[in-house]
Amino acid sequence: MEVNAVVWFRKGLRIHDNPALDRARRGATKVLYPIFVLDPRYLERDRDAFSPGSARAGLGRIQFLLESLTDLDKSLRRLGSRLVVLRGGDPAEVLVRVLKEWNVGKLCYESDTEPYGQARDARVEVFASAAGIEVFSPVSHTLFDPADIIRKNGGKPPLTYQSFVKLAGRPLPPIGQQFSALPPVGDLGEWEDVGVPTIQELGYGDVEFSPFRGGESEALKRMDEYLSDKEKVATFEKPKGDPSAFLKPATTVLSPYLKFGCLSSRLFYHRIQEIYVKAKKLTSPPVSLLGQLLWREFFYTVAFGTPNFDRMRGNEICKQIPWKDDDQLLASWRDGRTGFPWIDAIMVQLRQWGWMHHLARHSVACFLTRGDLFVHWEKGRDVFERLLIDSDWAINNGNWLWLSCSSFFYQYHRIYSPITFGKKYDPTGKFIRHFLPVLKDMPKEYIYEPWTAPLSVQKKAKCIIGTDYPKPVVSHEVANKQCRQKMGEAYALNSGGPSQVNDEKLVELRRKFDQEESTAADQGPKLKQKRLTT
DNA sequence: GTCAGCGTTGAATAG
DNA sequence: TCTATTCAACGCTGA
Repeated sequence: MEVNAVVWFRKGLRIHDNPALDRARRGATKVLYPIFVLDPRYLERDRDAFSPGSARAGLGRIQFLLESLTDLDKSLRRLGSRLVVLRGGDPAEVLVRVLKEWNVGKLCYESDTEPYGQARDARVEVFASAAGIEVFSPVSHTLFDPADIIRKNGGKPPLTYQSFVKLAGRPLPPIGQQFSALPPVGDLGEWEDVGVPTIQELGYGDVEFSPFRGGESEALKRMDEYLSDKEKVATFEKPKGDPSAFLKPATTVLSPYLKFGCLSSRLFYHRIQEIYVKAKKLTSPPVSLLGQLLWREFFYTVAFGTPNFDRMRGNEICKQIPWKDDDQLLASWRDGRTGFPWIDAIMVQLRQWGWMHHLARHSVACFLTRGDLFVHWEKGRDVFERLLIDSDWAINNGNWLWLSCSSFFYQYHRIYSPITFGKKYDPTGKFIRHFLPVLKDMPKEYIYEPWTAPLSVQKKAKCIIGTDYPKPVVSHEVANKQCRQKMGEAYALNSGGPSQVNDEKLVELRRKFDQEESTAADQGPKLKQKRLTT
């Protein structure tokens, strides 16, 4: 018996290595509806947000998504099909309605391990199985099935990278089937194919600048280009990359394509592997290029197996720390006006590009949390989640847990200096001058600490500190010492495990910190002033 | 229970 | 300019 099939795209915006699409087209498929449902949660304009975009996503990532959808539609058209774009509210509800109205017998979609996706898909699956619809929901966003790894580890996710790598083994190869045509798209009935909207149709203004174009075609091109230098691929060492390189980034910048599934992680893995077998010299995980893909898997696995992974409270693997609730400090960080050019330039790059080098992310995340400002990692996470075009729930939360020394990494005495860390890669401050043009004429001697420049120098550079560019919001020298002290006390509070730390204890320690801060502020101005004028 | 060894990516200093 | 060593030091793992 021939059936009507639906392939539901969410992530996995690609034709290659797409098991859901492959299953949907095969067998007795009469008509095939490739659909994408515009999710109002993701796309509807939010005027109150701190940057243009929706409640969840900044404009850059929305634009990247639309470009990816347009590219997918083009590819489907080459195969005699097209992408049917639907709107009509909640995606799970839309799905249930079209399954009924189109008399669908087979539903295929890529498995999604994020909590939002799990809840959404569960609702669709409940309906589908009650209605006798065949559901195929393969794991193809990641190399491994997180549930599988957790089973192998005795029901708990591995909490160290090394133990994860031991459990993981080798991933399956990408599916190799080629096809030149897809079954026709069926009658839509009452539904309208609204097509891939433009950014203006969604109610937004133009995107001023986007250095990375979305879509599978662009992803494959970018991957091929990067992989053409085989020696560079084989000897890739992540910690040696230059976070200040922006004309030609030090890494692949394939993360946004992996995030949306424009690029299959399995294809990328196996293309790297092909280079490895012929290479003379080779780096290994965790620092190798393949090792980077395994980091992605590691965070997907822990995120899937940890309740409340994206929160401090109720998160079993997260140190309970009384972070400071200071919206002004947060805003200065978010808007790139902390007065530390290295930090601010990175935050401007985030705003403009939606992407920064991994170590640049480390620098600003450390600065916001345990390094200098002691602001809650969840606040920084929210800013990254919104502005990054590669923003990925598991990886973003995992890295904020890591950088804030809340989980995975605990050496809180190792703090990135907002002054010397960038300087060691970019002593003349090219990166700062590019993203903070107000400082473009500041002599290199002062570019990382412009508040130390004599007034005559500031005048000559046409940049008066405190007027044209802010004074530093804290003294790093003082702040990083205070942060270490606080982290020590917070860790002591956690000695019995995070679950033993109740609200009361947390509030009590926060009060103590507040008191110490106000005492320091009374004595502080002298110290601060001295520093600001030396 | 104890303790050495270890952990993708620190800073400052010495050579 | 680049590399190696020192400093101070965390929690987790496994013998």
